[in-house]
Amino acid sequence: MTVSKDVSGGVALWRRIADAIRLDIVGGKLASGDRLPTEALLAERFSANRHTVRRALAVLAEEGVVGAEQGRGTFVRSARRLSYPIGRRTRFREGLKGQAASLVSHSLSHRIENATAAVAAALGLKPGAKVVRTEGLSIADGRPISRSTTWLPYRLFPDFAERIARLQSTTAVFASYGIADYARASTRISARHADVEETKLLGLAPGAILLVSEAVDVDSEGIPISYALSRFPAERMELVV
Amino acid sequence: MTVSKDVSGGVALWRRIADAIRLDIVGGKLASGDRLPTEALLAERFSANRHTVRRALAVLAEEGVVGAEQGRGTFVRSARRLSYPIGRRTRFREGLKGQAASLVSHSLSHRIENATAAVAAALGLKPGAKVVRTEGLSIADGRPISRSTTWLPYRLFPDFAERIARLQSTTAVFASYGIADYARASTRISARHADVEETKLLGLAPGAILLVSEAVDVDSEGIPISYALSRFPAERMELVV
DNA sequence: TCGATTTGTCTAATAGACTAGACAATTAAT
DNA sequence: ATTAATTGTCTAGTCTATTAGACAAATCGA
Repeated sequence: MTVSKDVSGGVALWRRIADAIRLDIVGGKLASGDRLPTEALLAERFSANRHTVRRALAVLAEEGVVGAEQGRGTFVRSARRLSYPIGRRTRFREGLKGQAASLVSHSLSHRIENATAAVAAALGLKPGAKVVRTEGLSIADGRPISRSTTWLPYRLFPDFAERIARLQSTTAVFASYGIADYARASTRISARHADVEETKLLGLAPGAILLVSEAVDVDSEGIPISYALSRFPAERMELVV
Repeated sequence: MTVSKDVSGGVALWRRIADAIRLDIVGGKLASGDRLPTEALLAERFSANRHTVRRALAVLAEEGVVGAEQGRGTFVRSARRLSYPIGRRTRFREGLKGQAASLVSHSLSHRIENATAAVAAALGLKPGAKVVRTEGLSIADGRPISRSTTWLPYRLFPDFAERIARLQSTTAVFASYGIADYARASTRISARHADVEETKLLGLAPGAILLVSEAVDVDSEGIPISYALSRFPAERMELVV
């Protein structure tokens, strides 16, 4: 819970204060129901004006992370970050089971396209080969937790799009194609700011941080069956290897 | 290379533009030596003023990512993000071998302290147990790539600090204690903005994004030997599982 | 050499970020 | 009922971010 003023680096002070407080909450230093330090104390701690702190708190209040009560103080409302386990056997829905009461996956759109160099390399295809591309959004307990783009070889899964829209689960669709088991071949993890579309779809404040995972799944014979580019809001999710 | 203006979310437009361009570079869309679009084109693409784009480019120039040449254009100078492989057998120096010509690790400070609840839980100790805490900084080819804090059971490694300062490598120090082999038990990965100290030590623009990894290593019998909290600049490193 | 293209520098105006101070409204303890 | 502590609201001033326009300086090809 420390932040400096001096050189802003293009990130507003109220934003950095909000991030710092949110970090203390999702990181477990402040539990649900806890009272935050008073605005005056926070202002002192961050070497900022009380109004600046109030702006940070207003943002967190809008996110539902804290709630202010006049005369009493400001309290932590929600907390907890979801953990997505990644390993050789990685299954999105299974991995989050028990952490959220509801988990809904939406299929936003899909199309057949020619593989770019990156997609072809990931799937072991020739550049330009036909691939199915689907855009998805997953929501846990009403809060969006991932925005994903998945590419699959068209030759193997010509009507993947229709099936994913019906079955909701990637694992179930693979099973419907006769793929009983599959494994994670590689996962690359990076981080960046959310862009406009992601900001909207994931319900984030502009400039929010995303964890980005690029994953290749292979069938039991080691043949690549999907390449997924998933974006997780860093404030709601963490990845566990 | 798209960014919106409207609601800033507390992140300045020049900063978002710089991030977007840097992403295209470290992500491989722009190769070393490539010429960037002209300032006028970039301004149009980002719906921003040319001066705002210039500010973004100035930041990237200071980072050494691009270089402007009057009358000619602006060119990509460096590119490439380092990949740190994470698995059951994770070794920092080995993992980066071949990706950087030089890799120097500094031991910043160390002290004996009592384990907090989180540290104790990670190391399987009782809260308050004595632990060795060391602060480190790793630099590849002159660019800082990680800032780490490591906790180890004092009982097992009473003079770890002296040895790490001498041997530079964690693996070597463990070997000096008779631990021939060790394995990664778990890695938690999250992301957040850098704080002031990190910004300074890692030579980042304030507000830069960090990949944060919390790792527990265990010896061949499964006993936890170290808990490391490492922060990697997302613009210079990616984690590969 | 000339003209087009591109980066570099300067001035100026507007909107947002941050600070500062004062006071109202609500709560809880005495 | 009084008082202290805390959040809510208002005004105002300073500094930064962003836009806008104009022109200089360097490069490159015709």
